[in-house]
Amino acid sequence: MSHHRLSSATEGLNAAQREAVLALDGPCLVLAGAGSGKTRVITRKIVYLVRECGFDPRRVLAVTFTNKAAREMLTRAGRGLHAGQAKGLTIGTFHSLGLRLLREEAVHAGLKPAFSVLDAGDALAIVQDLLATTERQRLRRVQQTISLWKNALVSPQEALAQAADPDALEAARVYARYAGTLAAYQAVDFDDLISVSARLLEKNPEVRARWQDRVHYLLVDEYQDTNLCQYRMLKALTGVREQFTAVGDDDQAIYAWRGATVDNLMQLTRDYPDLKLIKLEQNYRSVERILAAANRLIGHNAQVFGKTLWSDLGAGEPIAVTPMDNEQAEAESIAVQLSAARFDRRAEWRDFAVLYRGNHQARVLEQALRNLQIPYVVSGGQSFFDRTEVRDVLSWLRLLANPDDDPAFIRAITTPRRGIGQSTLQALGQIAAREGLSLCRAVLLPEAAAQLAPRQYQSTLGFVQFLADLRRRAGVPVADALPQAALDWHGDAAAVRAAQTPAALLDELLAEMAYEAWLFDTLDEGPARRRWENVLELMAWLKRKAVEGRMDLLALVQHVALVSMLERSEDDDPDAVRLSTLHAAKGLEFPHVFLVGVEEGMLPHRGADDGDAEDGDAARLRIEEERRLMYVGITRARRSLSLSWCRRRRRAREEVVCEPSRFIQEMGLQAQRDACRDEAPSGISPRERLNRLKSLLGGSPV
DNA sequence: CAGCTATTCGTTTTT
DNA sequence: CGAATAGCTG
Repeated sequence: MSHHRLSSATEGLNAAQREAVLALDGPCLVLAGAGSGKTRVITRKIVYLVRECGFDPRRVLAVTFTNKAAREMLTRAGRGLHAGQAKGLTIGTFHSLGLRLLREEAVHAGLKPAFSVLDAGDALAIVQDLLATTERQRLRRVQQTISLWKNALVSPQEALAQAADPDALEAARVYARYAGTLAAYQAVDFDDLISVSARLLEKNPEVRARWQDRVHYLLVDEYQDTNLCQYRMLKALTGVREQFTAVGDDDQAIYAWRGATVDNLMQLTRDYPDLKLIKLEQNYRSVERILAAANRLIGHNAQVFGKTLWSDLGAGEPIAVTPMDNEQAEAESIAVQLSAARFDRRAEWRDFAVLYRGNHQARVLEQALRNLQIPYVVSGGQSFFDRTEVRDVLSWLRLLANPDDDPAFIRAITTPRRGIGQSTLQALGQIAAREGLSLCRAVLLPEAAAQLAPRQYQSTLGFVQFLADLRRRAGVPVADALPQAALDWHGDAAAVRAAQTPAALLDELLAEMAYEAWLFDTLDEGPARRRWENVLELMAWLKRKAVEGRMDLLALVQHVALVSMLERSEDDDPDAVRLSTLHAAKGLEFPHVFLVGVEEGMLPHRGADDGDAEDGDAARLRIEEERRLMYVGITRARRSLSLSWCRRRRRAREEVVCEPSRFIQEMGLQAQRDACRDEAPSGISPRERLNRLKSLLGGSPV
């Protein structure tokens, strides 16, 4: 399989795949079962459009849900194109597309171009503030409600109008004030990236025309996971041209909780009567036993578009279903099985994945794998850019780009501590509120000098001036910068040297932060070092980006706001076992998969089947989503699949007795309650067992 | 104001 | 059991 160049974009495709690639005259929906080659169809279609149909690569847009998917798509499409063509392609996530649109059209959305993007933590803090509570349940509910409203394109006014119960009314009120707060900060949150873009495209013909001209062909991946405003955005982008291909699988819809609706699949058939519907049913991934189990499982869901997956990869070995005593034993057993299987199957670590429902389940597994010195990578945890230390540094950068970003201001001025605390910020907040200004601007008012304690005032002013100075030297346009008064402090000696290199400015910023010293001061040696490493990694990444993109500091900072949450730090694919949530595993495949915690209450997650006293319909839908999640999990496996469940598990404080998941039965498998096949002889620890195994094979003990 | 200790809580799933 | 938070003390 070397770099043999495709003679045609449809080379080696099956009939359905080829049909999907060639379908060009009008909208096209590809229902692609798990492992049926949907990425292949999309990438080949991109190649086909550019190479054989003469599309300008810059006018071909492909949208995915994750950056990983976007990267892979770009790589694979790139293989069939010249470097120059591939470079022109626009392939990205919904969120990055929305951000890009908003940056360019900011003024039409009532935003300044340097608006900030709030991270989830900042957004939560605002809601917390507005609600004046720390009750997590209520906070989460309200935030979730607001998010769903945004994703359904419901405005605060509409939400207020249709609020039926007191809870909804409260949420709607918070929603309205929340929106106001964001506007004052010149900031948007995650959901806004898409919802504001969608509204803008629908409302503003000029903007719409501009972007429709940039999208002559649109491809959408994981279409079953789109929500209303994503759909509307796509619809606005394709316009009357109606040239698009949507690829999806209703059986893999697992984001209903985020506002996604499989109904979008049906909606497509209603909105586009000419829609060409193509089913991909041959699976190229899994052996027949695994596929049979998957088919049987998903057969318990109400089917929208019936599909029957088949493969010709042979029967394969039986699916193992193993009861365990508790999650500890489960993790240890899996670690041992991994070591054994690596020898037995002459496989690499990267051939294995351990999948689970919730992030917290990774902990025990990590420990067990570390004990046996098995290399692993965890995916689906919190991203690099969500780490405290990274957010700390980024808050300074955000503030550099947007002085009105109050959350960034608060974080930056209090981290590291510089003598500013609650009371100072409160006083400053009052001035800011009275004058209708951001905190940063309020500092420069005479009232601030009068009302703040001298010490605090000096410290605050110094901070603001440092940033103003840096901003000026970074070449930020005056219109966006602070009033001239802020600049007089440093005189103009440094001003002459226009736009210093971003790298130098970044170093200066980090030095001024004195972050390293603060880390080692505040924390123990170990954690401090880890965090500092991350900061250095971030800086290296920033500098690399600056050079690659030939950006000045402001451009860089704005770019960071874009990528920060969307682009993940690059793992260079080490040979390691993959630990992943089921959600994060979608789109991936592994020769050998372990699926752990297959219990009632875990895999159909508890709360999925009853909730409160609501009618059974909502509950049924939630169970169906859990079933699809299970389906996604087992269809990741190519050759072997091993399920395990715990008889008891410690939940919160106490240990609870667990039942095997109903899904095991539904797949036509047996969930033996008693110890079964291949258990370790009693009295022998997993480690001891591994050592015996290794000595048998001539390895060294651990 | 800042850091420490004691006390709560308790998590789906992600951009 | 572990982490995040509130309250207390220097």
